[in-house]
Amino acid sequence: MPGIDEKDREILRILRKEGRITLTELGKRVGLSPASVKNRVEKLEKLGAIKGYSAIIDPAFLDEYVQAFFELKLAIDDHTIDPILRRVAKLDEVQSLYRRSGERQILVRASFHDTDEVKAFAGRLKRLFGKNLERVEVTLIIDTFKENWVSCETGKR
Amino acid sequence: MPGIDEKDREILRILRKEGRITLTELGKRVGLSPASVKNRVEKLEKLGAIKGYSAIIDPAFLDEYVQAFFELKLAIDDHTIDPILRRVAKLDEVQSLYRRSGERQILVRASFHDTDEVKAFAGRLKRLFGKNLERVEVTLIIDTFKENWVSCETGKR
DNA sequence: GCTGAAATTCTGGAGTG
DNA sequence: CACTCCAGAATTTCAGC
Repeated sequence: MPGIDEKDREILRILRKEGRITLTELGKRVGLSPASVKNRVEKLEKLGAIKGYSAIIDPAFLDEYVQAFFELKLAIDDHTIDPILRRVAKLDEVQSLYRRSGERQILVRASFHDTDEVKAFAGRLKRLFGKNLERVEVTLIIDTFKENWVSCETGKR
Repeated sequence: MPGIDEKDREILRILRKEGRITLTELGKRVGLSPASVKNRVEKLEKLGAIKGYSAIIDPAFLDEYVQAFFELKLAIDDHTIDPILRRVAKLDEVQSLYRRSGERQILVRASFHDTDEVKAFAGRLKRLFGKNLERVEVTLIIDTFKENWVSCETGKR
């Protein structure tokens, strides 16, 4: 990675686990003044190294009692479906969306209030992908032990 | 959820997408003074509604060019393996770890510098779970479109 | 990348309904 | 009891070096 030094990487590694750390404390950790850290963080945001910041929330407190993975097997395996994927990514229920190797190329993680919503969402996926969608496998999340480098302690939700 | 009102849920929904928002701005959005928001956020952290805060980082900037899902089929399906799962969750390479329904009960997402590390990690998993581990399926992440409610724009990394 | 000063935010206590 | 207000502390921010 050009233009990125070890201090930038330190900053990224810290922010990944402590997204709300102050610039002052971050400066102390990496050995820079608050102003310099700010410049670096702004650079990293501009470069796209930092996509955003997120709190790790227990979905139960938002009455989202059902979380599920949707594994999609698509007929097409190229970038022609990217526009559809971006549309799916924008949906409010969708927490994460990945393209990966293997048969079930698309993995979606989403949160719902109840199982009816899961069914409705699966239907929405079928409509959005149309005949490109060969198969959908749904699995329900039972425990979350770690999410985005943040430990979820007991794993109970 | 007892003791949680609509304003708390608003706060959680906003923090999920904007983890680094100031308490002042958060207060404006939900119609409360900064001090009140602070009290509520502290309450939500204490209750475990907020597990932590995380920046969404493009792994390439940390020279983590290989990201993978590990889907584990375990011989045992109860909570006796929870201690092992917690040990796996603590590993530095592990970004997320879930227990879910279906045959491949455990899903791990992890980041690596190269494919050798992937192989080494798979070996480590086998050692940790021992004879409880029936099968490991590894898939490589090609694109990340959304991560923890944060859009990753182009999906390119 | 640092310094220093100004603007903003944070924070804890006292006061209000 | 949760909220607001307010003042002091800390942080952020921006200028100039």
